[in-house]
Amino acid sequence: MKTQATSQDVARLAGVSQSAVSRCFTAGASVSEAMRDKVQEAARKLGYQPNAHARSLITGRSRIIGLVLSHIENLFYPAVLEQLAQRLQQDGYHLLIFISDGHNADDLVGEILQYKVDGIVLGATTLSSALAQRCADASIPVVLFNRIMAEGSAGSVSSVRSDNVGGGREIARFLVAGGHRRIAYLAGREDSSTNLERERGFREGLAEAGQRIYARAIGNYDVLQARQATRDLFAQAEQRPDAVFVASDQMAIAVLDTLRHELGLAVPRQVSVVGFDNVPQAAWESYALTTFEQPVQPMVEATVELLQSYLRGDAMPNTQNIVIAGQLVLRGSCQNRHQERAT
Amino acid sequence: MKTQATSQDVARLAGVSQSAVSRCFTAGASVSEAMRDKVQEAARKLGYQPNAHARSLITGRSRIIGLVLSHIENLFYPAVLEQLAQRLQQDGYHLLIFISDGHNADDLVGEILQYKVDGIVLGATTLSSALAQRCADASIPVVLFNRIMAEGSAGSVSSVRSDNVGGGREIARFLVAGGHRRIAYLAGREDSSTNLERERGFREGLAEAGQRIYARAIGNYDVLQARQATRDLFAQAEQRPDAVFVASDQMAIAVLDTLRHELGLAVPRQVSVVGFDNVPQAAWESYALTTFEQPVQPMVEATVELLQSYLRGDAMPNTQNIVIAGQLVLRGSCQNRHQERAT
DNA sequence: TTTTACATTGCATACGTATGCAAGACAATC
DNA sequence: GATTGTCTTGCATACGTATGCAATGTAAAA
Repeated sequence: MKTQATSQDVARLAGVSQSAVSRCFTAGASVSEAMRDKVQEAARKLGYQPNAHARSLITGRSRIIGLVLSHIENLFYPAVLEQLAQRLQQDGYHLLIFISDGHNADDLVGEILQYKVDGIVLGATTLSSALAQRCADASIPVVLFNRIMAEGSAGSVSSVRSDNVGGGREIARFLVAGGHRRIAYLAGREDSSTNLERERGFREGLAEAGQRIYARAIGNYDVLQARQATRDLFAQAEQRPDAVFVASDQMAIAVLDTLRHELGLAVPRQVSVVGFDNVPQAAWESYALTTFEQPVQPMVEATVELLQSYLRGDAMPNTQNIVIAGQLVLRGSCQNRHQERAT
Repeated sequence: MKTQATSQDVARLAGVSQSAVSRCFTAGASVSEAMRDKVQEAARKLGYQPNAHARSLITGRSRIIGLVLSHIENLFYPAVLEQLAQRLQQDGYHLLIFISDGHNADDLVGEILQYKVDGIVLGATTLSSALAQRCADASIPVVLFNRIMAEGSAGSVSSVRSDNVGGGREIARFLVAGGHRRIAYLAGREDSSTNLERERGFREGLAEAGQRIYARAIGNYDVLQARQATRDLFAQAEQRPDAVFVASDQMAIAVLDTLRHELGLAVPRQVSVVGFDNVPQAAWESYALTTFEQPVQPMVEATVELLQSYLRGDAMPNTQNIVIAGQLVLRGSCQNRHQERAT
């Protein structure tokens, strides 16, 4: 049970000062060739690795980014986590994971602050304002991922999200152009910014064509609730919706299964279904879900850029809300009703 | 841009010593009622949170667990990550994420050691032995998750995995009992312990009934390769397999799609398909995949137990390989061929 | 040769906390 | 009242590193 080697140990073995060792492990420090060789040799022998905690105590930066997630039920997040971790790792940063279950907001904020993280990426809705204020006090940059602050909140925080409004609008136009006349909406969590924006864009798009949402139900981004909502929407056989826009792919897939296997409806022949996110599973042939893509990589890139400009201390507007353009991905879950009638 | 409050600041404001502040934030320390009140009041005013790095410098524990992952293509890992993070959080630990792409093994090990993590959970195959040795040197406990060391490796490391051999055997028995006579195997990565064990059990189970693997192809736990392997297995229409055991659900789902939508074969009527893992998607009605469950929660629990017993310094056998029992989950992707012939 | 500039190194200190030690306060016991 | 014990508190130090400062050595310029 030996303890790990320190820079002192390396210095002693190499016959130099501790400062010299430190400089050999600090980029851009002034060190001679000979010194570097001696030190690296000794460090290798002892298996020395600098202590990140001691280092962060001096430099004031931990090279740790806190990532706050709720339950990762949403299939969109695994890819985000992986790409974000990988991208930050390239720059020498690492993700420290915090799971928020909605009840532990205060404790969680405290814990995050203890680690003196260099920044926070917030993928959980719940504790936005509380966290934002305390982090502002501690001058820790926060980026909201795939969400924005509720209006009227105290602090102002930067955010990265996809073009939810535009996506909703484009989906509406697409369904209208496809000849649908009874278009339903299956909402996510009604207090979430993603749902609000997608629904707003969707309504706008319908309004352009003089249409309105024909029927509406709430799934709360939850699979079971989405299934129940589907039953409700398609309860009466007469005049049932001929298309439904579901606020997330996760729910849309549940809707597809419910329609086909429980209600015995044919998709897309009897009903068209559109989702939002373009999760990997939407491409699976059994679903072939038409959906609006949230491009993970650009969103991650923007998040990292935002964090780093804070860390560099760039002069920046207090808050920056970045919107990443997405695009409609056409697959087999929708049908053109004009053609249907024609043939 | 004010800096965060320290225990000194709190001490000054409360009119006590820094030691007293420290004791108020250390569980089990001797502090009077009055002192605690004074300090907590001052701490609250200043928004003080103890500095985890300074603390870990003294105590020698960081309360950080390193989690090493490869690309999280496997649908099994999101749930693992979430549950592990949540479980550790309950005990005041947090996960620091490291992504291994197979090429950066050495750098990665170095980085992990810099953070002086209290333990490592290894969910990536590649860097097992290198990492194991260096962590043993640094006396950091390592737990292999869902894998074991290749035989003949230098260090010996504890592991938690499901009963891959038993699962493979049970699947073989199930398929045989279902009247299948031409049973194929679609392998994962051939050098992975999961694939080796599942295949071994599978062969044993077939052998009990005097059968052998009828046809075999390799998917390397990759979706595209699994699709190609499926084409290969079912190339000739005559005497094609009447069942296939696929080494992971991820691949099995790709196989299902390929069989149904590309090769036009009916599952389960013409071919039975069995997977391994019981990922959430296996339960989706469009797939209804029969599979062998790897129970995430017990595996996570065992992992945490293992880590904590190391951290407590319990006397323990040098290495401990824990196997968690799983069970076959029957769904619609298999058919009983006896009944088929009878009817 | 003398002066100037620059590169390299060591010394000392600071980062923010935990903890052993001794001193003080106070109650309980004889 | 003297003694013992327990509880609480402050003092001082250590954890492992980065960095300003001064000292040294060396090359370039005069």
